[in-house]
Amino acid sequence: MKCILLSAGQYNRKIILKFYEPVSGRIILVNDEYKNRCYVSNPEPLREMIGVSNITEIEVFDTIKDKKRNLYAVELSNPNIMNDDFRDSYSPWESDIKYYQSYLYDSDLIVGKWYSLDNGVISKLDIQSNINLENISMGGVIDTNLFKKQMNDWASLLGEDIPKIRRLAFDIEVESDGEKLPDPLVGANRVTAISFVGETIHKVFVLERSEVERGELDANTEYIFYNSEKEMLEDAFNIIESYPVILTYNGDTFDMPYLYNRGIKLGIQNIPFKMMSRNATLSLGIHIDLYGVFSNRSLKVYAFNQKYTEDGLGAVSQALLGETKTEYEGNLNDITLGILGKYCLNDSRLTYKLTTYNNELVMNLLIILCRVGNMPIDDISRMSISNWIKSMLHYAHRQRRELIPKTSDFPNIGAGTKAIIKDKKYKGAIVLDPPQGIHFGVQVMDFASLYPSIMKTRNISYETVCCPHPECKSNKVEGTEHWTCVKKQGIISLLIGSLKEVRVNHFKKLSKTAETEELRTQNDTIAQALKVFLNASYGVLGAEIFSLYYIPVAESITAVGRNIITETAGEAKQMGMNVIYGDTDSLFIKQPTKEQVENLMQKTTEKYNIDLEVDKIYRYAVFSTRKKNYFGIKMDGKADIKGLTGKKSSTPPFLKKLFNDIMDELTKVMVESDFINAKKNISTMISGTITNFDDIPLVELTFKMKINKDPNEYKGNSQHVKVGKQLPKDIEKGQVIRYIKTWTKEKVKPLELAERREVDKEKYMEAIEAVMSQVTEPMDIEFDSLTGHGKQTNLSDW
DNA sequence: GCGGACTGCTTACCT
DNA sequence: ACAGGTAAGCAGTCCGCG
Repeated sequence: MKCILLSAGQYNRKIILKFYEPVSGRIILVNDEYKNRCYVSNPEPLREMIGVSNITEIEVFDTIKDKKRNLYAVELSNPNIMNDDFRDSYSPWESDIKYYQSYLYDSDLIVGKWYSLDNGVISKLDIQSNINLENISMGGVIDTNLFKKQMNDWASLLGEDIPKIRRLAFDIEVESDGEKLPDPLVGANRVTAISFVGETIHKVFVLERSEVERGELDANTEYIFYNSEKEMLEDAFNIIESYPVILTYNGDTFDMPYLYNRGIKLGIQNIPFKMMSRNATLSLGIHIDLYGVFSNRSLKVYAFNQKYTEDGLGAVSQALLGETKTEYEGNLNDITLGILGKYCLNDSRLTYKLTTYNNELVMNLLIILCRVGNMPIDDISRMSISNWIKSMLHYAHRQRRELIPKTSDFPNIGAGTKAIIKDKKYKGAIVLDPPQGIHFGVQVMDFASLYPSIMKTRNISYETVCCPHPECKSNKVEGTEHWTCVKKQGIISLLIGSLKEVRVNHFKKLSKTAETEELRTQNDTIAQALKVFLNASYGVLGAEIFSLYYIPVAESITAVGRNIITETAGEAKQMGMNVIYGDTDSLFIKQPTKEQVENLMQKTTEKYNIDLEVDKIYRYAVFSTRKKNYFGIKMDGKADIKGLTGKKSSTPPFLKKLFNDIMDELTKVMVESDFINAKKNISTMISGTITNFDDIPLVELTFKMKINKDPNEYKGNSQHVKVGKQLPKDIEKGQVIRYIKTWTKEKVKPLELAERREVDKEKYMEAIEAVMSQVTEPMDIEFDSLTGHGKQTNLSDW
């Protein structure tokens, strides 16, 4: 039977594997025995310890020292003894690897991969993918055979089919006593509705309550009314249990534990959940809480392109599906059953749809991430990128029969570079100073995946930077005191380098050339998933929370990056090119010839084995004197706006609108003389907004700002926190504060509490000035030369 | 007492 | 709960000012 491995877990000190069988659409469980272990250098204090079942001296390969050494493998009959105290006292290796993850690595099982399953016996299905390696540069790679094998392994694994997984979204509504959300760990109140949406199911159970009327029923909603809450939940549990994968939005913290505790309270026998410390999990199926997926920082940025700023079901659905949560008037307790059911069902529908849109992007993405990180899908959906990368590296070390290093194994070298920003650990990237003004014909050249490419070509990894070999010491990392290994292929260099190459040379290509639309989308999803790993691979190495972090590695990567961009800018200038700006991995060049561009690309490829590409061409670009602050009009007429205040999420809507109108006007500019007319129109727009300011509705004047910390952690006296304190409900981390600037003594008021007459017009005029000046000031300079008029310094002159 | 220069805190952005 | 670099607004402090 062909099955895909989706999850692994533990129960009663046994391994439980969860396979998905697509023909029946069911989960197949496989149990196995496995003993946890860790390694120590001194076994004596552990000899008599309870929970330790066996200690054996064994030879391990220490990849940091690059030699074999003897350690003691400590087998644990009780994995619970491996707590912080144990770690502090005995400094064990491999003690922070989860029981079931360790099992997966040792058994050579990969989550997301297909297996053949017969009577509980798992056997591999070898699916080999062909990848054309010819055009992939091996420059700088130490072990080319290993590198090629790794690329083929990735391509084969990631190229495997992804089945459509049968799944069910559910959502519950609960009676509430007032403002507080009922405690899911108690389950004191009645469940009033529970809805289900899957491919072939679309209905809502509603509890009849004497005090609430049915009211009008929605024609498109299938209602089933219950008089008994117990019967309603029993039926609901049967449905939930019949699905392999369950989707919720915030089910981890609410729906799942609530249903578990309510089920216990009502004396229901067959509850399909197991209670862990704070949350409930499914006994048989797999629960994916989409809140975890959509609030994951890496996915938000690289997979969903920052399309939403708040992570609730409503905001995410609005941004990705263009659909809103059903609105209702009044209190959830008072609305008719008809409206309650419709509302409840809509939430399940949106939850389900968030996994189906764009050819099942989200489900496919999750499975691909499982494959790369070799991590159960339920963990992938709940954990952050540093855990995914950690798991990927742990598995690779186990495959190579290497001891997984601890950070204390790394040479004790502090940071050798000084950060520009206070409190940062080491020096980062370079940003060039742009010249103010309008520049026609700007080509933006950039190094694709610069940092992963540096890892690949300079053999950067935690066991290769400052390696123990004397003969490597001369292979210096420019701008640092560090060196990199010339003898042994580094594991980060290998894994990230090969991922980068298969992404660019295999999956990106297939995303354009594959035969069917479905295949093209799938390959595009793979490329997106890999991007998530590549983009974070450098960052985690400099983050203390990452178990394999090592500052010299992170610092070497940025040092090489600075060197490459500086040298390339110098080279370009030498070739007669006009480099006007650059940031980290890019160079903005004004009116280069085709020949110059090609020469520069060729030179950098030869010199660094990293490709420099023309990313985009601006018809014209406008720079203020500020870094990370410009806009460009691309050849297709689309505006590319970077860092300008008019684009920021905190800027009030009326001002964003004015800003966008101005940008629209500027996209019409084809040649320099068009600016005269554009300037006139822009002046009219700005003065129009100022003149009609008093007519702008209050909501359009809203500033928005996010509470990024726990409210009691604030040191300073921030305005948005002050606004939050005026609100009736306590503010919480992640909440977005909407406020109006007023002339009252508080200076700011929540949108809900402010009145139109309290608006501080002065402040808003300042805001208009601040946003507009970023566009108008740099253009004035050119206008002066265009029209011969004097310098214009402020908005009123416009 | 008032305002400018400055620092620190905070958010949002860029790569 | 991946990095550092940059811009901007606001709160608060210091200092000069007859």
